[in-house]
Amino acid sequence: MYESHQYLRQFSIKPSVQRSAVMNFLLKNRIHPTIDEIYLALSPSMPTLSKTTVYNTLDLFVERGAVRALAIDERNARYDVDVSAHAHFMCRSCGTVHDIFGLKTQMFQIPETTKLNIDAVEISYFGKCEKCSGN
Amino acid sequence: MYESHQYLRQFSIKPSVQRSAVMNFLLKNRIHPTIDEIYLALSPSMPTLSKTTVYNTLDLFVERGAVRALAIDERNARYDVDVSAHAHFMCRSCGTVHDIFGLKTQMFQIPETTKLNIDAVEISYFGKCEKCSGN
DNA sequence: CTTTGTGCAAATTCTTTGCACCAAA
DNA sequence: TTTGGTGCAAAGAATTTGCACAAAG
Repeated sequence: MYESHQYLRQFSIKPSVQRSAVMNFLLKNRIHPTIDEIYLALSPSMPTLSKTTVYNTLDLFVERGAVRALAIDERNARYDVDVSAHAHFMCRSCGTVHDIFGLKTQMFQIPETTKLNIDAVEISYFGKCEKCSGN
Repeated sequence: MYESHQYLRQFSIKPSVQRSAVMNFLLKNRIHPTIDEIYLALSPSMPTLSKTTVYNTLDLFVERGAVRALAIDERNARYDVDVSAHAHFMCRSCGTVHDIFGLKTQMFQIPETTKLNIDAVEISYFGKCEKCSGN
């Protein structure tokens, strides 16, 4: 938990009990969780935690560049503490999101366009994960 | 309008007045519209059209492979009649979605993973479009 | 004190569902 | 007729907003 506290400072985020708990969860559970998953995971040990705080916290983390909001899941926003260049895969059946590392770095380069001011790239794959491939 | 009618048959979609109108709109307006944009564009000339029908119609189009649902916009589903391999850009300021053609075909290849059964790739860029770059 | 963060409840927005009516074969 | 399509109204899910209270400096 202390690590999360320190980790937040790197991004000029004032650590509160709630913020540290959320960051700690993200660092320890690299599952690209939704707001609800974070809330459900933390609320047993923090009964007064509100979902609004989870929303506020993640908005702040994204704004400060501490986490990345993923556009892969139409239903809910998902968040990734790993802000390095990598891709994602979402299973159409169970909805889990996996990391895809090891793609060529060129794939994350920004294409030359005169008209657009691109600041981020997202590469997403869809299909069935190993567990769900039988279905 | 007659073209849209014929176009739908290619995908084994029975053309109705509503379906042809939606497909016609998609073919003539390559703006990756949301359900609401389609509904608002068509309802003046089809006053009895319901948004449910627009939802049903696009679900069917996606199911039959006639259009692609984009995950680029967290807020609303957006649809693209161009199902060929190309990327998209979304402006963070005005929300418009642009096509990005001309990327290397390798970028749309499916990475080799033993565990995942990938059937689709989506490459998305984010930033500010030309109009909004001043803001 | 004063500022910033938290949390409840209500409001909004997007999408889905249930069901009755309409249309085409 | 019978099947499939449409459209209304209500329900549901995710997110945002307004505001009062709590916490930290």
